[in-house]
Amino acid sequence: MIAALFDALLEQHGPQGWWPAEDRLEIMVGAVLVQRTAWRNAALAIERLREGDALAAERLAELDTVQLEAMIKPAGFFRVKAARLTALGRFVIESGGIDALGQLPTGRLRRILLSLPGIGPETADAILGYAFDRPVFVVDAYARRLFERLESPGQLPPDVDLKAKCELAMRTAARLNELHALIVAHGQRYCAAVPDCVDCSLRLRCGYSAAAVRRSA
DNA sequence: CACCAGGGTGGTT
DNA sequence: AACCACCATGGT
Repeated sequence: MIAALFDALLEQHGPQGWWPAEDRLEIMVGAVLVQRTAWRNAALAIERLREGDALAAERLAELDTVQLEAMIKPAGFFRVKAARLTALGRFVIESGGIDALGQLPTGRLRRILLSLPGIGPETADAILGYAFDRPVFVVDAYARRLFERLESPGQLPPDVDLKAKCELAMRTAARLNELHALIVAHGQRYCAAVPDCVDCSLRLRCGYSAAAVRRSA
């Protein structure tokens, strides 16, 4: 079921090439900046940080709050996000760098990330998957909406169950990362344009339908 | 003009 | 536990 959905989405949209970034810290920074924000705007903020030579843990930690806020302004929520980036920089330094964090087991690293200000389940899983190559599925609004439409409408499993189900079915970090990217790409192109879309299929020419996915599963 | 975008937090019921 | 307002810019 999940694997068939993945194949259909990949066939329809092609590889998405997530996460676009130079290094792992940039992925973590991007994961914070993109919260409830169009990627275009988050990317503008990242470009400014790059021009300001601020894409380093030490720089994020020491930069003046007002300057940091000014740099990331295009990403919106710039005051809260600036505080989150400062905390993130300090955290990476205190942890002994990103390589040291990469030595931690996934479950423990996840709990640590969740303890940071402004990093919730979705941001933590995005960092685990894209920055640390862990086999994790990112449950977001697009995923919930898609699976609610594919399954019987009205009974969407809790996030933890949906997450575990996808991770069991896809297995590798590469496939889980691609699945999430494909779901977002799909949602942005089709579902967002048609809020009352029932099965993401016939009317929208998405390339698959609930019935088609069940058939091939 | 309203609405939304690759969420999270703190307060209220 | 389920809601709610809030954070704020840039594109349709």
